[in-house]
Amino acid sequence: MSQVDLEHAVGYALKRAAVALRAAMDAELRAHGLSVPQYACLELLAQRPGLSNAELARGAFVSRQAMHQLLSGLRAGGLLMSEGEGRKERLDLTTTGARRLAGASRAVAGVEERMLTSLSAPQRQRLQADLSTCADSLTPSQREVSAHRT
Amino acid sequence: MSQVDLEHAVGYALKRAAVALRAAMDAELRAHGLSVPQYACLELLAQRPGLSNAELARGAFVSRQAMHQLLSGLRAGGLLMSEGEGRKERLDLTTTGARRLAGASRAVAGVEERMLTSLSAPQRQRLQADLSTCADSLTPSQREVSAHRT
DNA sequence: CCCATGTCAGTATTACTGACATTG
DNA sequence: CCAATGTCAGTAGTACTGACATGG
Repeated sequence: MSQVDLEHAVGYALKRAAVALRAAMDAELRAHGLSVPQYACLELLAQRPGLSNAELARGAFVSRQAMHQLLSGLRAGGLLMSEGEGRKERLDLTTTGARRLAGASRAVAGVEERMLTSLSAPQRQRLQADLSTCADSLTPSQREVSAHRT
Repeated sequence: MSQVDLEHAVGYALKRAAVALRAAMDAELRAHGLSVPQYACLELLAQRPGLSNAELARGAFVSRQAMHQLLSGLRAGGLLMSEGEGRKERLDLTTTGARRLAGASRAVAGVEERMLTSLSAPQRQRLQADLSTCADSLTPSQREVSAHRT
């Protein structure tokens, strides 16, 4: 009857993998005192310095309001500091923030490695490419955070 | 500095795809009066009749408590009916439930198709396999809902 | 003028943890 | 006896919607 066979549905496999990854990251990051969204935010900021609140929000897949209060938490925790107000606010990791991120980042890399153990380098690259393709196919108006040179 | 390059991180691509899929399904299912978790529950039940609350919970990646109240909602909505009490409760879709699921399932199939447009059949199968492998690698104690014949 | 943004509330939904009784 | 389950609360954290002011 059903149009979807869970056993072979890519969507279901995607969900399974995403949930497993999330759980694994959650466990690892807890040891570093970070939640997954917090980590995502810091990582984004470290790799693309100068991102605004709204851009971070898009990059972390949350609303800008959510990112707003997420940032508040990070600021309160001394991991992040901001210069300037409102629109021209400049966000930067503090020294402690950078250090925390470094550890967290290693942990996350470990998780990803664990996730991909059974896959060869070419397979991994292929998987990454296919996933990106899938995401793009579902988002006509592709918002590319990276397409923001400088 | 960072151990992870977002541009090439499989984890990030996975997240992107999962979020996009979720959003697309959400939009489609809304038209059918179902939330994604509700759809998942119905689909699971239709494909694997006789699943218990706890099994459905695992299959839909939520706690059994969450599934519990999800089921309440579906029952209240007349999509689901149960025979027996407590442990030996038997869950079954009502006629309306089955009809709703049929439509929803078609819609979801459409979304999955859209997601995979750029991929050939072998590529899709490969993607499904790789994702499953990833999920398994992260879950040592693999809980297979399907590995529960009757 | 308009669109995107920063920001403040308030609301809500959802799931989770804890606690028990039960059952196989 | 033990592990898994159904079930009842209560809690919590997170994100969303709405509303504005601002800025480019």
